Amino acid sequence: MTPTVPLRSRKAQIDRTATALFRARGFAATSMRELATELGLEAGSLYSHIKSKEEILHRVCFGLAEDFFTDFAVATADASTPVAEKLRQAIEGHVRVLTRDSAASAVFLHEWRHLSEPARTEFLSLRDRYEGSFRALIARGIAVGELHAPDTAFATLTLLASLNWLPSWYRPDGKLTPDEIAHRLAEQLLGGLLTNK
Amino acid sequence: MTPTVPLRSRKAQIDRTATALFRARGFAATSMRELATELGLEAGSLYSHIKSKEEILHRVCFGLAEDFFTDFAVATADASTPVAEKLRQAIEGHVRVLTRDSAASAVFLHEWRHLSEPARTEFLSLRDRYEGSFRALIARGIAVGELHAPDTAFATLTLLASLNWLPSWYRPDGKLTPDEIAHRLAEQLLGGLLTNK
DNA sequence: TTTGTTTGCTAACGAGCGTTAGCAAGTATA
DNA sequence: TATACTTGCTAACGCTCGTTAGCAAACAAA
Repeated sequence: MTPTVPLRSRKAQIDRTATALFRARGFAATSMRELATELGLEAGSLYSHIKSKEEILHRVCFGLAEDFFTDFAVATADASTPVAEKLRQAIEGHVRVLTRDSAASAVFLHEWRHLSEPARTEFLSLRDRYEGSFRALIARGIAVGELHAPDTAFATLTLLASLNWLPSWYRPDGKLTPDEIAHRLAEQLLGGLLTNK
Repeated sequence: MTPTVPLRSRKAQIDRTATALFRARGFAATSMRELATELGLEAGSLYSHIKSKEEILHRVCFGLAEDFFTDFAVATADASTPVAEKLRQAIEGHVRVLTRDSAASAVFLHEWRHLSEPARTEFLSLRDRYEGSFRALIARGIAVGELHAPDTAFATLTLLASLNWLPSWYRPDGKLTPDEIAHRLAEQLLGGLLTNK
């Protein structure tokens, strides 16, 4: 009755379950025995599939970072698109990544601090680069007159802050679909930035 | 040379130092031995002043909750003040609490999950009540035509999200004073909400 | 001078931690 | 049939955790 071929590799199952636990309790407060129990295993058995607890965290954090970069690149690829429209698509892309796996997103946003060096520094520089891409987009939008904001840095910070708050309240079984959320957030946040509104 | 009367009670010193460590490493990843070392003590000595590790977290979280409520009440007390102006003052009050002790604020925002029941539930209901106050203010502003937003709930969430991101980047020795930050944030965030702008 | 409070120490408790070694069964490939 | 990979177990390692008991010095209030 139980399928002999698992739907996902054991390693992927461990990652998923660990991500959910890391989100719910935090990385440090999640024990390998807890994780094993959740999977119906003994603690030691986990190490047939992974090298360490931190390895899981590393994979989640850097995997999601890659997702964010990919979606941003797609959203801003076309040179003929107006900046404001690029920003809208970047916002929607960001929201899409956040909603696709909100547990992993929450871990990405909050648990990276438990990475040890040099991964921690490497992660932070990726995050800075990503934020920089948004800031550059907004700055260019202001330069060409499509957007306006009293302070570019503040505008960028508040924009990303609003987006990144999403995993704290998003529920996959909620009333709004990810696309609707992405659209409303873009509406709300671009609304304060557009020159002609 | 060393003062016989400490500037703060030992208990308050423990709270302050613990708050800084909780912010930097997270509650679960901070050990009592680490905290004791930071204070030049042995681990066991801490227990002459406090009952438990969680007691410190409890004091920080609920102490700050009180601060938020107090400042909000002051900002919205005068019945003759226009709603938009009340909201501006509530925003500035919120920022004032966040900047007054950004370490405690970060703990308040992120470490409350490590409170055990029933404190955890109690804390969450306080937080919900506070968010509800902001939502009610915005809703009233929309009702009387001073504000506009496509979605009240979204407007509230993005507003508070932007504000609560502050402890992540605020540095007391930065270029901007807390008042300047409060003013700019209010400007930026009200800008998207005001009807006539 | 007595009493109580504040402060801090040493030593240890039971428990849980992440991780490893060694073994074994099942499955897939050759 | 032989080989190798996947999967999982038991048992234990050294270590750290939060916390407690018991003692003692310093100091303030009576």
